[in-house]
Amino acid sequence: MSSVSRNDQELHRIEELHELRTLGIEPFPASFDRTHHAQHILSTFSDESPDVLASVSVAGRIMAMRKMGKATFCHIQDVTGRIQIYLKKDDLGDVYENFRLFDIGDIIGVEGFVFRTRMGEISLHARTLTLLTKCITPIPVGKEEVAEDGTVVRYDAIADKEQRYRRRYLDLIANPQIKDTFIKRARIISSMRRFFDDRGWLEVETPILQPIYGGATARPFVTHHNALDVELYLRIADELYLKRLIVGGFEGVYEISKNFRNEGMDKTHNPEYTAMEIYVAYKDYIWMMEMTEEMLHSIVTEVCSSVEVEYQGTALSFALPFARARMFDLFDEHTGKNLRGLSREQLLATARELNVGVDSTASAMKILDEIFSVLVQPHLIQPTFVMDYPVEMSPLAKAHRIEKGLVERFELFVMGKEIANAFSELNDPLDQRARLEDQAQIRADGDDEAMVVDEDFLHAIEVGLPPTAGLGVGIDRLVMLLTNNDSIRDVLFFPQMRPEKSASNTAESGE
RNA sequence: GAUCCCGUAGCUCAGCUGGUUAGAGCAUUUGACUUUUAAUCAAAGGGUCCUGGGUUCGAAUCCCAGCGGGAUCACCA
Repeated sequence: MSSVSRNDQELHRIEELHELRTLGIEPFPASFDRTHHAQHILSTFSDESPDVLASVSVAGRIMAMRKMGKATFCHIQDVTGRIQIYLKKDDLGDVYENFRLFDIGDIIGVEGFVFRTRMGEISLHARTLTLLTKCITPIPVGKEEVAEDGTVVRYDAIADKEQRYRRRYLDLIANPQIKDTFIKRARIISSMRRFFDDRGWLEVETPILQPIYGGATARPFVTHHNALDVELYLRIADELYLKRLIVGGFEGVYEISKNFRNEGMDKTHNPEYTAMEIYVAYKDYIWMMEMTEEMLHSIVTEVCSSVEVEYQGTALSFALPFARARMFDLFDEHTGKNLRGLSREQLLATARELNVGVDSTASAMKILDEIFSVLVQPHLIQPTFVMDYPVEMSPLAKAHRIEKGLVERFELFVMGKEIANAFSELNDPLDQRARLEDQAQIRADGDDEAMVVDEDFLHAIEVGLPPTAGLGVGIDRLVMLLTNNDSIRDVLFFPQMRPEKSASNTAESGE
């Protein structure tokens, strides 16, 4: 306590806390019997039969208070919204006297009857009032005004993004509308889970701590296990473990969980992020494309109650079927050049010609990738499957059944961003070994994001992976699209932040 | 990692061409008010102007460094 510096408002609230206890009022009781949520009352009240709500109890945080001597109006906020409470000295007696010790931010329970005020607002006339939690720290609450068209205008609400991300609980109190994003996020995930469960696929859990990381090209987080005295990696993908389960005889497995990548942070990247990966035996990437569009169509319909979604001013349609295009056809269309079968040098010259900046030492794969992301990707606004990638870009995908040099892979793009990635999984063990050894060579040549050879994974493939289709979906980006947010930080409760340097000197340290 | 912008009361922000004692609204405290709603009216308290150096008679203001944040770019999903 002694290390905590408190301002006058906090000191005053602590005094009030002591005074409440002196008066025999427990500021932190164990529970409260609540019968109604705010929104429920507002939507069921009728002026014809107010008696239906003649005795209700609500609980919530005091967000606004208007004292008028012997009567007070305040608004409390629960998970569903706000409702006005009317407190009158005549009805409450001593309790009304004690109400002077209550502040904005306190959590209270109120029992009473519902009525409509002279100004027309449905309100709860209190018969009893119970303090449920005393708030010691003033909360950054803006006043709010409901305009005539029903829109809520907030004044002075918490706006500093650092505060909002670091102290999300304050953000949620002051800006309750952001709850909708997180509620929608939960609904998207449960809708996806239901889609898979309904088809008989099994939700599984595979290791996050891995002795060898794989399944993607990325730098890992490294940690140490004391008992075994070994380095372990936080997974960058769960692909290699899920495929082992298909080898073991499961015919459909999926996992929704965090991956960790030790790379930069920006609007679309957080070091830990949520991915869904699914593998289904005896299927190929064409089947997976159909499954993917059906799944997304089903989620969007369920969560957004429409196949159309507005994102940053653009109307996106998830109506079936989604557009499909082969990667090299898109190059034809958007660059006017045929890039099929070109050597690294020819690609480099073409990139220069197209004014796409690439390093002169870049690999053929990197050059293609760069041309694609600069000249093609921005055009893929409506959901579009891009199919048939060059083999070099996809060391875990099966060689194309017809076109040499390509693999059976697709990615789904929406608003120019990649949302999903899928292959017919490579199950030829000799091909797989050769591809991973290529990766090891690229790695030895200095690209520390290239894949590491996982001998046990190769062993599993040698035992026999049936024909299998696999799909990965970036959940955070999907949520961004469906909640109209343009920063990943707004769809994560607690985005990664640099640790606060001053934290050790301030309030949290002692408790 | 690079560049640009920002950091002033619990919250939102003014002040910044250097010049008395750093301001406003909300919040807080005291008083008035029994249907208010950004309640109103009267008064009061509240500041490490991010931190540390420097320039100057004098720095919230100018300069340097650091810390923290935001935006853009590069790598990645």
